Amino acid sequence: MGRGKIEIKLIENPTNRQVTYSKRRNGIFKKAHELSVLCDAKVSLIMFSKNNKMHEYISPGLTTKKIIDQYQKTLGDIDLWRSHYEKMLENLKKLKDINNKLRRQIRHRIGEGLDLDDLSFQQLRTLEEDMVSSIGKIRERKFHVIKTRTDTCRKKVKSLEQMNGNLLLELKEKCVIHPQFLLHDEGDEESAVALANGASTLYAFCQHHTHLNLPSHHGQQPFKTGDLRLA
Amino acid sequence: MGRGKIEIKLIENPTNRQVTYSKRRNGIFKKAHELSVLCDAKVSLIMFSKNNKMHEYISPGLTTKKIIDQYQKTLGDIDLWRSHYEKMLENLKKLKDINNKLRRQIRHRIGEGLDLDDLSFQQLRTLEEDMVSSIGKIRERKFHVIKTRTDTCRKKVKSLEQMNGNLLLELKEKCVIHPQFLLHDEGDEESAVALANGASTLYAFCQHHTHLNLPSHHGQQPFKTGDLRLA
DNA sequence: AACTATTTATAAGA
DNA sequence: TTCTTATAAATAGTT
Repeated sequence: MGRGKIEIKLIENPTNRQVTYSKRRNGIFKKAHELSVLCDAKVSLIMFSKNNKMHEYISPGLTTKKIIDQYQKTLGDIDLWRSHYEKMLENLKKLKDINNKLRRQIRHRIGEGLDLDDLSFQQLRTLEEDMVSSIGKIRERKFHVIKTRTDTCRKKVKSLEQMNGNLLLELKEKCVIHPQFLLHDEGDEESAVALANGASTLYAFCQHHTHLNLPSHHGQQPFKTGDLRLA
Repeated sequence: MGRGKIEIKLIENPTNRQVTYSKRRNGIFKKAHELSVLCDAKVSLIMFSKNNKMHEYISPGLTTKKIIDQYQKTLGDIDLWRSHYEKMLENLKKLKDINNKLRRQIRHRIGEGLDLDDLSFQQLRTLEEDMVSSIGKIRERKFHVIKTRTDTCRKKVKSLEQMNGNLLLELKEKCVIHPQFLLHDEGDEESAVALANGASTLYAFCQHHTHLNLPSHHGQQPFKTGDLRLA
């Protein structure tokens, strides 16, 4: 803005440079002041000319010291926040690493070909032993569950047979009083059907109960390869 | 500069203020950068908006810390100079105090009414004794000077009388050789006049000599009230 | 330091 | 926030 346009690069002529410095310094100080007043901003403007002469502008009612203090406090806060942020990033990275290792282990245990290629014989042997021991434990648990389940069923069946017997006795007594309700020798068949239905219902109950209290596979699906791609 | 001219005072509307802050902040940062480049100046521009959001510009290749360090060093130097200056001011004040006391003392010794009103009886007695003793010394010196001066005069007179006598004898001898120059009994009178002139000349010489070597009052005038008003 | 032809910044409006 | 544009302000080159 002036008689001609100038390129923004060092003015080589020292006199021109000095003149431009003076003029633009005044301009920028004026603008700094206007900004301070118009927007109620705190402005600190410090400059050193090429020959190290200092000039400063500071918003009215402030001191450069105050601004510098606030600046350093802000920087300090930024640093604090940044270090906090960086720790978080670090944690995140560690967790991702662990995650990846776990996934690899899982793929090994699934027996995924490409991943098993990475393992030495010894590692494979160890993995195998691990797997065998794991299978043993799984089976143990499985048998335990089946045993518990069948025991419970047996108990329920017994209790229901008892109940059923009682009901039959009660029914016979009623037939003595009101003979019109007496059936011709079909009682045993009906009782068998009732037993079967009762047992079936009990089994359903047991299944439901088991699903609530034993480890469930819903939402975990531990050995499904597809889910391993997620972060 | 814009669609309309605005007064430089706080923009009350917060939205407008924020917009203006953003625009002008960019403008001032641009100008700061141009100044840095055009004039190879070191510029630090820190600002906090009304809601304490910080923004800063710093010349390329510098850090705000560097500028602040240089700023504080410069201030330190200014402080050093200022403390020096303040010591000078202190000295000046002390000297002025002494100056005033001395002037007061002088006015006392002059016997200036208003100043004597400040003195107690004892102080006045002491002052009086001082003055008496001072007068004694002054007189002593005066007599010494007069004595010296008169002694010198006497010696000079003697020497001149001698010279005069010799000249008379010489003259008489000349008259014996050239009787036409002989005067009728007026020799004693002429010799008396010569003696008088010679003595006067000698006195003038002594005065001149005294003025050069004894304490002179030119430029000091110690007891002239008028000059005491000057700093 | 003053002047002035230009360039640049920006206030208001969209 | 961003763009546009009429206008105010800054300033480069000159005196």
